[in-house]
Amino acid sequence: MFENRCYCGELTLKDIDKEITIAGWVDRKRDLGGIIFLEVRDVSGIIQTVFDSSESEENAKIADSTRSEFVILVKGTVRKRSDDTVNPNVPNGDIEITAKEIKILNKSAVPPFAIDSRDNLNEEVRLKYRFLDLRREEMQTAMIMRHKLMQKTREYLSAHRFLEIETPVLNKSTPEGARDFLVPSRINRGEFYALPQSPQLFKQILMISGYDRYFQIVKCFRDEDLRNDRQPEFTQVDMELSFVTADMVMNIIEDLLKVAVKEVIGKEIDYKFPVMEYDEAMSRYGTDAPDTRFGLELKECSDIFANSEFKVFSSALANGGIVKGIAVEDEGRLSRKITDDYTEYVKRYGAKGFPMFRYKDGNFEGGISKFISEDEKKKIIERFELTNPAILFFSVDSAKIVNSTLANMRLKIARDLDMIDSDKLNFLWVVNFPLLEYDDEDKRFYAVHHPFTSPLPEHLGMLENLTKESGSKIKAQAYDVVLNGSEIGGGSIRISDPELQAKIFNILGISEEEAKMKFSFLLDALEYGAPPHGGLALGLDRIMMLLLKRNSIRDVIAFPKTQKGQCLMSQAPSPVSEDQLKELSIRIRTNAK
RNA sequence: GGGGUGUUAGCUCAGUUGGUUAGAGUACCUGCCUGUCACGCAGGGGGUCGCGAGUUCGAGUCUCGUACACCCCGCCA
Repeated sequence: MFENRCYCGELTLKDIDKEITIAGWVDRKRDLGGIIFLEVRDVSGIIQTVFDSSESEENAKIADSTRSEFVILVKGTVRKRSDDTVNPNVPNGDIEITAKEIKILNKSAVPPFAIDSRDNLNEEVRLKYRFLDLRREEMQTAMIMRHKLMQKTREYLSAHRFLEIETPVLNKSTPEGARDFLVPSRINRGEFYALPQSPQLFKQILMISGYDRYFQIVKCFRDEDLRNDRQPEFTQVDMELSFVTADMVMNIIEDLLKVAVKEVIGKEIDYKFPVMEYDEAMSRYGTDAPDTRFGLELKECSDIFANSEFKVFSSALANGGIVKGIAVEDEGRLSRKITDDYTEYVKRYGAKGFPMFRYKDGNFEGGISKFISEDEKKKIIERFELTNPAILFFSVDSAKIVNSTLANMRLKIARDLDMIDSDKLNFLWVVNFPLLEYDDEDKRFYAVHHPFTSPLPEHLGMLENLTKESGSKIKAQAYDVVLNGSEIGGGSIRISDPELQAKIFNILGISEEEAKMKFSFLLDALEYGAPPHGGLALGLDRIMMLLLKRNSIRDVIAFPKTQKGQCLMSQAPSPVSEDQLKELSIRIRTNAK
């Protein structure tokens, strides 16, 4: 019955007069009385079938009895439509199928929403009926594109001698980094596995084992709060290579991304990814993931306002803060109401305000302009290279708050003023991240990337006699790849020298015993001839989301979770039986705090 | 842990200053219709206004709490 089935969307004028069979879902029914049109949909597309009651009363009756989403099989002949009945709005609107036979394979309940709905559906209802949502074109496109990206990635990496090797999902918990998802062990009472946050240690082990190029398209798990680009389980293209420099890794990944983008959306990336130092990214954009599709760069102004009569600036500067600003040629579009709203808006980033004034023909007006001296004025015009009328916004506070405020406001203003070309794909590398970050509360250093990241060779000497200040200046052989202001991947050259690794643990306040307990197998392995190695992991979901211009990674994942980590379709997570808990020696604490 | 927005028919939404029987489009059901293509026409059914308190003569509308969804801060080496 199904042997000679054709795909609806693949029939063309070339198939005219062929006897064919199609099977799929009733997408739409147009019942004109004596003639009935059924649009039949399968994974490839939609085609119109025709049931003429004067040819077969019986078939017309069956066609009439179908409803939306019924599963049917139609045998018939492909026919060219007459000129006056061609539908130019659909790809195969020049042909149709005259039905000789129709069979209802299955009925459908009335769907809660139309599969071809033009309305923006509430995400809650989409997730509950994900099996129907996935029938929609938007989701189908995403799934097909995602498949292509994975296929192309496998093909490319295999051709470049990478071996796809699986690593365990049931792992050892390591307290550093994100919160682990834990899995209780029945056989080992009271003990737990952790789901991997990434296969980091295992891929390094594989390098030491001599598999000099590894990759894996793999699920990773992090028990942290969700965002539009963060799911508790997500997919990485994980890679590791031996005998490489950072440049070599970056070149391979860059090439892979170009091939993948070409394959998925047919776009040619005809430029070499710019490489930007971390320090430069922070200075010019206030973030380690700059969106370079538009200007509005941040300008350092601390020197200009050091002795300002505007006490908000000068006193903050005296207390170790900084002042940075951005200039927006808004053509008067940023109204008083909007700039007032911004003043409120910046509070979420910890800023106390968003001081501003306007520039026009050599003069400053409004806002804090009356506090600006002639000398400061001159320097500002020079610094921002002001010629056209513009509005200048400033942020004054700790470097962290200033950068975060301006980085976010830069984006918001660009969006509000529609300054971003959404067709652009701006890739770039951000390199030489700090190795360490000092935590004032815990009074210790943390690894910015992870504890196995190698410092820049020329910074190795700085590991001696560390202070809070000198430690923060050490740079790592770490690199992130950024697309349109989103981090889509990151990696580093790892430490392959056990002595250096021991030194880093020491700096991180991880004792020898602690290190042995947490990472003993890696430390052991490092003693047995570890090759120089490094790698990178790409966030597959985020790449898909950006390439397909979707608002959330949920739209490129078949079965995603809500912000509370629930699956509205399967109702996970859910309570388990007392018996199951007992077997695992687990008791649920009530009133746990 | 915190801030914000939303929740009204299956779906997408409107609902004025608190006031009679809560509306629209669409979907659904019935009938008519032989070239439609978001077919059309006629008729019909469909509501725990998220849930729980409170204020009031009277609450979809005001107040408080709560649940869920989404966005953001914290968090995410």
